[in-house]
Amino acid sequence: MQLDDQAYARIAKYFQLLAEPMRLKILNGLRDGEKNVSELVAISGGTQANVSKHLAMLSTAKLIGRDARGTKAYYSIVDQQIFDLCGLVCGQLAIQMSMEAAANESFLSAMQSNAN
Amino acid sequence: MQLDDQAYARIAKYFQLLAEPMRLKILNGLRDGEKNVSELVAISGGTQANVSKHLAMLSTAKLIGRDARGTKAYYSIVDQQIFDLCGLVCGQLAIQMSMEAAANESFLSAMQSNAN
DNA sequence: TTTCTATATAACTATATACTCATGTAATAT
DNA sequence: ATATTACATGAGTATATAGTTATATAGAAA
Repeated sequence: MQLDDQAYARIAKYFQLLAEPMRLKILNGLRDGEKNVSELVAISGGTQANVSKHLAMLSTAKLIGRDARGTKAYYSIVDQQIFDLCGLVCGQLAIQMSMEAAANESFLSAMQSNAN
Repeated sequence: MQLDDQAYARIAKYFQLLAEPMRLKILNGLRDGEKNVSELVAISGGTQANVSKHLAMLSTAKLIGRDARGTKAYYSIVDQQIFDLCGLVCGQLAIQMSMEAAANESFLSAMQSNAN
């Protein structure tokens, strides 16, 4: 596969969006359906300002959709395939960890029991 | 899937490794087998110092393996599944772009003709 | 209108990191 | 031994970005 610099930049930017624990937490919070900002603040444990910023980033990049209803803003996953990405990474990390230390077996088994 | 903060951090760090155009270029350069640093410098168009640093990062994270032979160091992909990740993202971006502008069709068709 | 609730955003700080330049190190060749 | 080739790495700079604090905006309720 031959890609030009712009394509690499774009792919990198996409991965960058997934390279933040808080954003992953937010995306995971949206796994079972749309939620408003307050709910996501509660789930993530972040501040309202920070969660709003991350939501704006994800929304601008079209990873999530925004639907303002009344005084609330509901966000939702646009494409469920995004969880396939996370799943692949989790699988990779689980393999790494299983090769590293037996002490981390709890994580591995948690991964496996939660496989899609 | 319930994940603790450490798990989110680890997943985020993994994505972070893929969130750099030069590293993606290097990984893509390793797609068809191991290459030494000089070859990767030529392929990527980066400086030797910079490429070496990125290789060190990827190697430390066990995304690539290192094999020193004589005065050269050969790097190779550890798990080909990493290209599945990139493939998913490419697919996502292709969808986005196809919905955006017809002017970008060249990228889309390049993606499709290069599908695994 | 005034107030309250929900969300967005600007200004700022702190930190991370990509890159360059210069240098170190190690294997090989002369 | 000296030189050369291949690679790694430290120092320094510039930039990006995550987070906080404070404030703005907008709908709903009193």
